[in-house]
Amino acid sequence: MPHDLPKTYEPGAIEERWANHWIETKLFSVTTPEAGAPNPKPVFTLLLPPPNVTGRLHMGHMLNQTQMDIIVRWHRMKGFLALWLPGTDHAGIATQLMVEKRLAGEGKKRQDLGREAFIERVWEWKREYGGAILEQMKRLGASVDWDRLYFTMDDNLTVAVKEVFVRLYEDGLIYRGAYLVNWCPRCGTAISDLEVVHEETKGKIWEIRYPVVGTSEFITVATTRPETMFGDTAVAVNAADERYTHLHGKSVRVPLTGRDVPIILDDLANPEFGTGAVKVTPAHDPNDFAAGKRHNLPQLDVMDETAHMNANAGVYAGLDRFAARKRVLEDLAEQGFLVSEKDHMMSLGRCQRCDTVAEPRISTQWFVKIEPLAKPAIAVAENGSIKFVPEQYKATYLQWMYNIHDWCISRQLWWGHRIPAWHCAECSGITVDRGTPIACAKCGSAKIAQDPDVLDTWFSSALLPFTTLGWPDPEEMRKRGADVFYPTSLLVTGFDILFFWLARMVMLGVHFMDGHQQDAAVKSASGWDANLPESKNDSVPFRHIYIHALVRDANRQKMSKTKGNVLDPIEVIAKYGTDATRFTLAAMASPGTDIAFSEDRTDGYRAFANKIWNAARFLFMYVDRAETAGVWQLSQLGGAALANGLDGFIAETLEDRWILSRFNRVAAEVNESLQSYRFHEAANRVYDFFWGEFCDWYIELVKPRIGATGDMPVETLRPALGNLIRVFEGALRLLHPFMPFLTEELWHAVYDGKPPTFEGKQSIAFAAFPQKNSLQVDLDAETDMAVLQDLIASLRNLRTELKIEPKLKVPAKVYADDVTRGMIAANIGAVERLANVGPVEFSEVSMSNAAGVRTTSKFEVCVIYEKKIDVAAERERLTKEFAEQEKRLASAQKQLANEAFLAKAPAPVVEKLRATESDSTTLIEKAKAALAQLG
RNA sequence: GGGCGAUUAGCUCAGUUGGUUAGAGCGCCUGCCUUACAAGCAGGAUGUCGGGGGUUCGAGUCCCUCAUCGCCCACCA
Repeated sequence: MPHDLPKTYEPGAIEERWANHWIETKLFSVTTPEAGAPNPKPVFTLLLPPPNVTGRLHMGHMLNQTQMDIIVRWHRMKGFLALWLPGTDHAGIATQLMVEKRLAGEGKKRQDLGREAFIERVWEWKREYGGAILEQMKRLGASVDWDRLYFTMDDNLTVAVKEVFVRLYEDGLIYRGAYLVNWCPRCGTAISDLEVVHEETKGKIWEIRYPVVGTSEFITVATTRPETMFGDTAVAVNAADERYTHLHGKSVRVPLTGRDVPIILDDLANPEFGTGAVKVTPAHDPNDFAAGKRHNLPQLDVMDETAHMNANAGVYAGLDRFAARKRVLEDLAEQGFLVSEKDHMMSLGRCQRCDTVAEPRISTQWFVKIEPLAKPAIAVAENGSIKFVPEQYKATYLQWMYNIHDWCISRQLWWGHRIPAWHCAECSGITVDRGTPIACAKCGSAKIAQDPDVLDTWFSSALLPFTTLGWPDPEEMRKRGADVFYPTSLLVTGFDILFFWLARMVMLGVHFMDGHQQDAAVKSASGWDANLPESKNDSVPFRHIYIHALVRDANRQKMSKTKGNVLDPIEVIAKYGTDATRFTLAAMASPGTDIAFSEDRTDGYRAFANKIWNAARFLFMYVDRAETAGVWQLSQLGGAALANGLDGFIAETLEDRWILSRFNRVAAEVNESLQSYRFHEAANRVYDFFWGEFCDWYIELVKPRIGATGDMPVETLRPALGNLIRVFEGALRLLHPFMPFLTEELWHAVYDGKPPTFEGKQSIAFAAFPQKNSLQVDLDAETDMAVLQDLIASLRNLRTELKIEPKLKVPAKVYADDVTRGMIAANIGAVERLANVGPVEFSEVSMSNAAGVRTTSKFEVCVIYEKKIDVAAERERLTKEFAEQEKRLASAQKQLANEAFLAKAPAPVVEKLRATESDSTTLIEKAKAALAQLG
């Protein structure tokens, strides 16, 4: 069947067609294998970090998913049972915020709707945006198992969350109490330490004097938050501070309040700072809270949950905290208490989600006691049971884990997993229950009501590696293959959620999967050798962690909505195609450094896609001709069943041996690079191979043999066309993880729509990923080919330099030793054609009739042209060459004369240097001789 | 205050365990619409690898130091 491809590659329709086809045919759905089966397939498990259902995917998601998809597809092609679990996250606070904003547009608050109706609105939102996100993922080509799609509020995940909560509570690892927590007055909820973003901010610091009771003295304190003075319950000075010794035991009167509070001695007061005296406000500052505990001070809360002053602030009640600050300062100044106002740099904590200044606030919350969970999570990192790539993140992780604090997990939100605890109206007892209790566990009263709070979103996300595999239900775990798929093989994520998510997954995974053993046969088949440190412990949620950097804009700026530099991946895809966009991200993703995403690069990779397309067009043109002539059939190709090297490739000529060798070596390099998550390296290798070697050289060299140069009839094709197709097909397989759509399309075309079937599936996604076959590596061919390329390049360079008309074929002379000459002679047709020279005479090169000369250590070559050699220019070139070689020679000789070098340097290095020495010597002699000839 | 990272061509960046002539893409210059591809082909120019010191036979690569920039963590009024 004739192939009829358009001249330029148009990705849009093709990508959409394959994306739909993959989903409709459930291509990437994974059937759970039987645990305990003999000779199982190796398994690769990957959990998709669930995108929030708050909006659209951004470039970071695309990077994340591209890298995961490359790794998953690569494993799948290597014969792994590759399970990629997709899902979305309910993202409690973020989603609630979005829906509240939408409600605000209707002039409503969530309280106007009530809890139930509000939650229904959020579900509507989720259906709308969650779906959009999944559509976007499909366009990226993510080869996930859509049959296993999860949402973090699914019933079974809710059951698991309750189970975890109850168990932790019963083990004393969850407690409830009144503590000073971070509070967002806009969101109306407690937030964890991590959800407060600290920022250096220009602020002010004020000095205020407090009268000492019973004296005429004052103590001056400094504060950045004068409005909290209504909550002052002491003033602290340092015991060692002699300025205040005479005031020990006395009290001060808090201005504007008339309240007297004690002067206490505490290290909170640093004699070096300011006046050495500090006001103590236990209900509004973490340090003061601790000091208050030490001294049994009352906690006087002066604000409500919206950060407006409450009755404790007297006449200021009802004012917003910042308005109150202004008034307080005015009044202090008026009454003579304000001593000074100065600029002050300080770090201000804001709510991660809504940017409101967070308020430390005393409230009753639920906490996870973290230390007992952290210990084993530290151990698995230290002993290598989880491996970090890049490795430096291990230190970051550990440093955080060593200093970890208890985790506030309750949120005063409506959207999220409800806390499974009930409060008794009669005895105030707490009943924590997996189900829905009808009576208080303490007193039996029926007057119980469920805790109104929901759990931090990260609490449920932290469980995903095992809850998505059916935990805690044994039957579900069997069905979903927890025994074979846990631990997951890899986690791919950005460092920004290292602590939010990754650290907590490790803690809870290790805790709840303690004692879990992966199916031994699967584990070993998957390459988790008992000797590998990362296969020590099967309770870990993942064995490898690959941390990628941020995607920034082309100017290295963080993409943000406010800056307006956010790139929508879908728009980029519409412009350049998914494959080109994916390739850009892969090629720029070197571990550890941020990616400055530049559309120029994407444009370049779009050109690459077009190059591949046109190579296919070229091949198919001759395939069609051959088929029409009846001299060759695509069906002769057979299936690409062989993973090692190129099956059926018949190496007849130097270029055959060369490309076959290069293919195998490139395959090895790509595999190695992917093995260590060096995506950019792998992508560049494939790119260079396809364009720089296959297209630029192999196709050009092979043209005469398929009748593309007019000097050979199509009937004499012989194996050349088959070889061409085989390399191309192999290259498609190498490229597939990076450019899934284009390669799928062309792969089917290579097989004329009747591709081989693997495991019942007709897709390149299940064809074998090329592996090196050492028997097909031919270093002699690579060396010879390099000489030939060098010779052709020299001639081309001469032609350009001499400004020889492009179409004019000029005579040339080549001089080389017998072996090299033989090799060149055997391939002289290629030289003549690709450099447009001829006839070529093999004889000594002389300056007398040459128009230009090039010399390497392997050959000398010149062209004969009407213009005689430009003596002055040639002398200059030779002199420069001479000097350069002298320099090289001198350096080589110096090294070689150094006995320490000879004794210590490895043999290949010394040999290489000896070769340099001899090359340079030859070149110097030749340059000398040439200069002599020039006179 | 602790910790981490960066500094390589005009721009954006590669350069795994030290190996002697430091690469790519884009941009730039020259010439080609050569029947796969002008989203292409051929040729070309461009770097005291941030400064200084050290280790080594050998340093872009390892160590120290300085400078500049960035990030993370941390309760200093």
